[in-house]
Amino acid sequence: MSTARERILGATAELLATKDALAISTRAICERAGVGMPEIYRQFGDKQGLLTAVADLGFERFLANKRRNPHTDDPVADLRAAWDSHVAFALGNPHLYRLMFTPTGDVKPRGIEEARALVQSAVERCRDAGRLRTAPELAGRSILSANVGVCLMALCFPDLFGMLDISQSVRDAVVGAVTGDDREDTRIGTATVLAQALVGTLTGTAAVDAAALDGLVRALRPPAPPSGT
Amino acid sequence: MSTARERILGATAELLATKDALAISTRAICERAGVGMPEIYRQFGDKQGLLTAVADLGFERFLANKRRNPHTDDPVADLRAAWDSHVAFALGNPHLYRLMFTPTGDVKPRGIEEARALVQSAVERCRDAGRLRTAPELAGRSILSANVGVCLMALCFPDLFGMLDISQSVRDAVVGAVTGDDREDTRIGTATVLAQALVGTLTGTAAVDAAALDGLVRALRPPAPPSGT
DNA sequence: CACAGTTTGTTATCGATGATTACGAGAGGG
DNA sequence: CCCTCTCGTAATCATCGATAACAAACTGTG
Repeated sequence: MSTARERILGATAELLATKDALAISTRAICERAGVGMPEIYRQFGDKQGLLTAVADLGFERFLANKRRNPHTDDPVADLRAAWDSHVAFALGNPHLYRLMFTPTGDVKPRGIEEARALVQSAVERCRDAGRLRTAPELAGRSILSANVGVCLMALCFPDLFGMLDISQSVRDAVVGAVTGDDREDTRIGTATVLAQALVGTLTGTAAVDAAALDGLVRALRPPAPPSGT
Repeated sequence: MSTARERILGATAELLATKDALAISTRAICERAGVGMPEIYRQFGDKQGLLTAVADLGFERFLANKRRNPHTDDPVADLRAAWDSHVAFALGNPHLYRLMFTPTGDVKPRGIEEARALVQSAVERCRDAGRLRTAPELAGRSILSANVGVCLMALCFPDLFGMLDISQSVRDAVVGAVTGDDREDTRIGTATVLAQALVGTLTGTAAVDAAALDGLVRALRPPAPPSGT
């Protein structure tokens, strides 16, 4: 038989699969776990403490899942894959996810910091591959914020924000902007504008945007792609 | 003297300025509003009903605030300004914002749909100006999802995700990707890569990415910038 | 004015819930 | 054997959401 603490955590997690966190009564937890009420307060001090413990347990699963994410030779693609696995976890564990990422009270689960660090490390692998244009701290926080936003909107308003193309759209936007690795649409669009300016310059058939040209020259002055700040 | 319903709503809103929505007791509301307990249930049927009414009232303020947003001749800049005003509202009314955008229970405030429609209309003004690359429905939902995500992360984890540059980063990423209106960083970054390839071609000092060149030629085939789908 | 109907306010109460106390059984180590 | 630590039981308290019963005030009509 497992220890009382594990049974309480397990019972709470099982009830979380159906009800919301705040809709679960401590009595239901105790009955399912086969323990008495004081056991909760001996182990966790508080219902809030129990919930944060459950949230941290959820973060363990969440992070273990993310650590299994592939590390291919394309770190930007890995970033997108991590985004998708994040969304899958949220949709698969709605109440647990809300408990983890929108906690009530003032005691926050410490797993969120690890999640942030994990995303940041994935971003740093992009930087090491020369495919990052932003500071890794900012890039990681931006990606995680947008990722959580897409998930929470999908969970709270499934009929209005539940479609998966929203996730893909935001994912490609944020990951693309942070890494400079625009997907085909963006790259071709920008390239078209620039190439038209160049063609116009060479043939003399179109005016050149002087400001754009200035920016281009300025960017070209140090010939190596920007690797520092 | 105002009506009982208004006093209840006002008292709840005042208490929301300090406590969380679920931490407010109906008795405290009644005492502050100067009404008896049954009045809440006569007016709103339920505590949940009262909370959704308060959320809808918050949406009215929120939407009125957004409708006062400027309509300049640059709809993309208007989109960014609307994003910032959204963030300001969230930071100024944290508990109300969480009640509005992460409601508990199954009865959702209907203001969220109006908020989505308002963002979509702002996006459609971008499309009418020829500055949209995505379907307006998807663009509006993407922007709102990311916007809410940034706000909720800033509210739930202020020390980890409270900095304003996250909001700007995600804002420029999503708005830029949706409209194709990249800010200087993105544009210069992409232009640098392309110009380096062109310089390399002209001087013969660097290899040319054949695939990128193919895409460029394909994009240039119809000389006018894509204005339709 | 008298009367009926509606709304509003008061009091009391019920069931559920979070939290706590007191107490005891059992295990393991000195 | 005794001590301590963990776990389980039962009883209890305060609070909260919700409701019932009833009184007071207001409103419109004849």
